[in-house]
Amino acid sequence: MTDAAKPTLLIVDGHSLAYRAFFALPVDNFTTKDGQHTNGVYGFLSMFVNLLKAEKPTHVAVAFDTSRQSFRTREYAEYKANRSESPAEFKGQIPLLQDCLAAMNITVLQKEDFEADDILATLATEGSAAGFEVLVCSGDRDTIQLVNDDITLLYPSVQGVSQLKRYDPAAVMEKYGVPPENYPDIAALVGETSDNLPGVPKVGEKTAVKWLTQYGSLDELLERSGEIKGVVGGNLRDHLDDVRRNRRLNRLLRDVELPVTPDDLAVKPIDAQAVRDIFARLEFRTLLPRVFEAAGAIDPGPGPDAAPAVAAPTPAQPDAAGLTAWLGEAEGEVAVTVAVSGGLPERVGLATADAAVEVDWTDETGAVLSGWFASATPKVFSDAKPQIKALRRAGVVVDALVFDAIIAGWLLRPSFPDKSLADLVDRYLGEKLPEADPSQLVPETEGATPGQVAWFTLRVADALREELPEGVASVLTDIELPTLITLADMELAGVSVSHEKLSGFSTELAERADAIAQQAYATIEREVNLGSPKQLQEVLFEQLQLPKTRKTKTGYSTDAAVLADLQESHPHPFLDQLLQHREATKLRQIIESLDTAIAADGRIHTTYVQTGSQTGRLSSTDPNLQNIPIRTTESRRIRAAFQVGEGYETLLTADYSQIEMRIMAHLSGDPGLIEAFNSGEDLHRFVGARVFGVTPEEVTSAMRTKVKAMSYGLVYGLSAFGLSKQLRIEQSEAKGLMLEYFARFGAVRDYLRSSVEQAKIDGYTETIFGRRRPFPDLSSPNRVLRENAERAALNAPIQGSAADIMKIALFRIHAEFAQQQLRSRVLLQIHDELVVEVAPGEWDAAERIVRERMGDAADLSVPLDVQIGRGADWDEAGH
DNA sequence: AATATGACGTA
DNA sequence: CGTACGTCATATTG
Repeated sequence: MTDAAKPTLLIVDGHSLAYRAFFALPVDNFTTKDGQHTNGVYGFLSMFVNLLKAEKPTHVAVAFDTSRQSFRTREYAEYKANRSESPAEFKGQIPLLQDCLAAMNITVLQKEDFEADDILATLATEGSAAGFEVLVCSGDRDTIQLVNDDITLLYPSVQGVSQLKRYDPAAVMEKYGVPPENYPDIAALVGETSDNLPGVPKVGEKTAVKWLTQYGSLDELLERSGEIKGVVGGNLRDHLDDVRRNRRLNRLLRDVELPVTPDDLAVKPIDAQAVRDIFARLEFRTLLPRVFEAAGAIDPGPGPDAAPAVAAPTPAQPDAAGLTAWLGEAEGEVAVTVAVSGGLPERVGLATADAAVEVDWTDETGAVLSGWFASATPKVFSDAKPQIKALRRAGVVVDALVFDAIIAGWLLRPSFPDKSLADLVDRYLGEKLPEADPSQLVPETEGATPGQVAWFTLRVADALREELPEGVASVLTDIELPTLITLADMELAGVSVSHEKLSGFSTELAERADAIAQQAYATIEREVNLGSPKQLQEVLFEQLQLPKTRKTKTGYSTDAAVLADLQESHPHPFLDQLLQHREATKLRQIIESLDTAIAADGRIHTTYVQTGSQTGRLSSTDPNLQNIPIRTTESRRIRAAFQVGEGYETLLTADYSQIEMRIMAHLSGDPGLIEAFNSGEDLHRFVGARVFGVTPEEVTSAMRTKVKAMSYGLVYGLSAFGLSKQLRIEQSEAKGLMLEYFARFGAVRDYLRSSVEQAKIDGYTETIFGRRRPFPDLSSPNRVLRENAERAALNAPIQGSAADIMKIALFRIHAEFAQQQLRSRVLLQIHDELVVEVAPGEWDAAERIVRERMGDAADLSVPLDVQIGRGADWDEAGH
């Protein structure tokens, strides 16, 4: 835990890190068109930007060596003399890097006769004395001696500059067996080849640590070196002077005279234009936004073209009484921005059309706001969910959420969702959010203060409302916003997952994957990376001479379907081994990622991305809990790890059966399909009987499989080609099947055709509830684009309506649980399935609510069938 | 280091 | 030549 109140001083050894970056990145790929190499600069800045973002230092400096000459070379001419001349490609990069840092307004330090590490040591010592939390970032091991309770070393790992290992005193102790201040003693004994400092022959870290522990100090050890027996004892006595010299040279100077003190290193705003200029010269493109982001600045764009920033009102900062008064007088909608820190509200900004205020979240203001949030005053947010979660953690209930700008933006343009308020301000107001307060490296909000952000939110909301068609507006109000509140609670609740069940299985799978890999290597008589499609292509199509398969962008496919095909036409043991290996490693990966996602409360808290799809579905990330395996016996063991949590009685799963087919029956009005669903007969048996002209009892399983594939395929715009492929039947048979199907269920075909036609006219599709999705490509002259758009347009109203229905059921269940004061709660949504954690004694009530609210979420011309399962874990409760 | 790709898990 | 997603490992690119 870092002490938030302490300023953080970050000091970096520019030379050593740029040098590492230089070797980590291929120089060929980092060359400007006039031949300047930039890999060291790029690598350094990339790492540096990540560092700023992750550590949020308040004070920063980068130190460089001046030359190879220093007081150390004067004392010992051979110091670092073995180092080969640094490559010419690298040398020129240091001044460029320094130019970049200057543009970023980062203090660059170097001093004749001293090494960068001495500057680091001096600043670290001064900073620590001045009450800073100090972070030293260097690739030189000598800096380990600086580590103490206030000074942490960030040391690049072997992999490269991306991974920095944190050394605090405990980490040093663990790695080297001595406290940081004694590390130079070890180094002196062992020697440092890279510095051309020979140590005692035959003495490595182990021996050095042993001696030091035994004798207590280096001086004592050297004093009593006579006591040490054997060859190493002799070696030590022969090299006493070397050791003393090493120790003198590896001691970093902590009192170098510098033109600055740590206080002078406070982070300053970057010079945006200068950064843009030099990055343009170095041809860095992707780095630019990262630098701006890390610096807490919004890229204002290329000067003259940039829209003028509209001055936001300076928010007043009332006390609790003033806040109460302000809220009492506020009329109409109020925009709200909650700055969140550590998951809790930190500062709240509020805005009406002509005024803004902001307050820190304290006991007093929190009490006032708590009452206000629960009031009926209409509230407007931008990206409300994380803010509402923070408020919930603080025990606050939010009522009357009437608008979320991010969600509204997504409803208008689901294919290019604007990710931030800044995007929306840009698009719908043609303005830029004001630049961030430069004293904050990464501000909580969009670069403006919470009150200003709220003010922009309100204006953007007005602009968005202008654009929203009535039907889409009601999707926002009646579906998305109640869903948002529900999702916040689901994410906070999380789902209990057993680490014990997962970890044993993971080991088992790792061993199995290993064994299969060994067999596979034996089969092909060499070792390849089975996870590399590229290497597999070599094995399959060159070594084994198997026939070439489906083309991909970079070669030929090796996916599971292709391998299964190959196995049939050209059986080979390797194919099966590969498939088995894939299965085992895939499962293991999933288990690993789940395991690491288990929070301290023993539960996994996914994040639902409400704007994550183009159809209206949710998506789930960090981790994705909507793609937990289910198909194989093996994978069901993963589901079994999802279990009922403590204090609860059982899990309930509820899923819609064939909801998309039912929606298609409703939308098409096809009498046959409607009858199928109303008959109570198994859908595919009923349809099979019609298609094949037999009685339902006469439908064989082969027939059922075929019509089932056909029915599901319809929803996706399946072709005869695709159907034949999937069912492994002749294309002519597939075509016949489709003809027969449509002959019996003609309205389905008519509906699908006309819905795409209508979409071509309107330019968008619409769900039952009025959610729209634009399809500009429907009129594209490019056939591939157009036909892709046609299939997506065919699917969108169906998948989208199903998503709408599930959302409606979801928030109604959530509301009714609360209204009935049940403790039971919905945990997960997997598109057509819900997972509910049922509290003791509440099964009957919960089951009834889930069944009823899912069943009556929409009034279709066919019933919505809901399957309910019950069990102690997800596998048991599933069906 | 970031991005693209192939593969594969779900509905 | 079947829709909608997210994640992983590997390969490629800047």
